[in-house]
Amino acid sequence: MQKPSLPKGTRDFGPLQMARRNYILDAIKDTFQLFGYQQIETPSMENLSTLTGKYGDEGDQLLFKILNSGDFLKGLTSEDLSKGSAANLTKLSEKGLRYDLTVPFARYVAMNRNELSFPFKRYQIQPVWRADRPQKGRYREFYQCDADVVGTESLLCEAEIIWMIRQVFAKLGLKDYAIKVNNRKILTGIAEAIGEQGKEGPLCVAIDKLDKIGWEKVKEELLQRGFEEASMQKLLPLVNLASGVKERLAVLTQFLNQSPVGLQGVKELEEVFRFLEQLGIPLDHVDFDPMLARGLSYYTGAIFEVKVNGVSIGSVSGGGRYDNLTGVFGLPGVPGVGFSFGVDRLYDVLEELNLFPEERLAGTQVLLAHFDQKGLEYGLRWLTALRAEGVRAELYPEVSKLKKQLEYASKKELPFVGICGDEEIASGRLMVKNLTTGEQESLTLPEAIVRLKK
RNA sequence: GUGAUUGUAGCUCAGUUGGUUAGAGCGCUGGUUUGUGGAUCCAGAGGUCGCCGGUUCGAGCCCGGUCUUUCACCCCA
Repeated sequence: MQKPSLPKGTRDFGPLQMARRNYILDAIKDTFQLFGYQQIETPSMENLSTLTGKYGDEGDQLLFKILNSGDFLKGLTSEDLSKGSAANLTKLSEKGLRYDLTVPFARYVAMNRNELSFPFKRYQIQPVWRADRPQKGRYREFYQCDADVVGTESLLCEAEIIWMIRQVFAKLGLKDYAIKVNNRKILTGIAEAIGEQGKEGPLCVAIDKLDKIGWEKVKEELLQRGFEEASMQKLLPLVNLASGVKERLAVLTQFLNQSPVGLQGVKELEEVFRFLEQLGIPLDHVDFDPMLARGLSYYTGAIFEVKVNGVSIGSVSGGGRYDNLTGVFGLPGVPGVGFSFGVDRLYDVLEELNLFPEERLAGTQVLLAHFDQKGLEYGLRWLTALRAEGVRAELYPEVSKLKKQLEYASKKELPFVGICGDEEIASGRLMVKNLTTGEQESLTLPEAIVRLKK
């Protein structure tokens, strides 16, 4: 016998977990559909050439590669082998598991350019895989729920993303959260304004830790990364930033007055907020953070990140605008903006905050119990009749003690048991027992249907 | 990838400086009850102490390796 086990960083989902996951997924799906997004799916595996080089060196390391079928060592000489696995990767593996949903989507758009009508709004809910080291809120297999709209530069899309996030969080009962918003152009502008052009990457990595380690430590880190003392002094107005979206935009307009790019970023953000105002969407929960940076490699406009306050989980949603999604696949000039919910993290958050609804699993409504073969056969007739009326019913499938059948129903938290004994057979009725109250009464079929239908 | 950490029954965990036959609670199975679950009581089943190797007269305990768990960093959902 072998001991059963699961690969590192993967999980099973039991009935309760699935019910809860579906509760989250339904909230997300309903919202995506309400906003006109259409669902697509792509294969779990992609050609490795589609995936590599899209996520940086670190990302390539985290790709799960699939060994070629058949004799995967065929054609390799011992000389090849001595060069190590990296040198032979292209010969050993030509497929990999998808790392996110954005790159497969880009591939899909490029391949279906002639069939799609732009702007194209799609959503996609599928697992992705990363050969990361698992820890809290981090798994090697997890679901992403992406919504993207490609083929338009309209900032209405950005406004709608904020709207959708608000909608989903409201559905899930989450009240204390922050939608952090920024614009990549503002980051570029800030680097310009302090005289460190092109260094927004390291700048943000360091500044991002401001809350955690404080300004002094951040300065140390910036120094290590080759920033000038004078540049850092210029950052001060941004370190102790006023609160409030409008106030911050004013500060940035001033701060970036020499940087056309930066000002453009501010202007774009202002337009997003103007759209929201016109839509009647309040700006609470929305937080303009000029130092927010994400996936710098491909975002070019708006950047989003959502955090739930008071929980030990990282961001539960994020996204941004990119100018050129499909360029690497030979289709230039397709801009887009998208974002993603992390279901697994939302699950952990809702669990930590105890926000899952108490309601029972949508399981069986009534178990038909019996004492002997005769009762079981009488139960078959009831099973047909009840199911025909849409009552979720099951019949205990073998003859056994009533105690055992009641325990089974009790353990599954079924609300009712219908007892099929000699008395019921004689009267043509069903003894319906309420497992919560313990009360029971003998009912006819129409009476039972009224009682059990839910 | 770097540095820690964890692993004993289905689950949660005890297990003394290395010393006979590895324990508890919960759960499970059966009984107490041949038409009534959750409670009580009784009985029972269930373990290659993650795995491989080493030290020792003797290893759950010590050493090495490996896998796994959790955490921090990096990065990220």
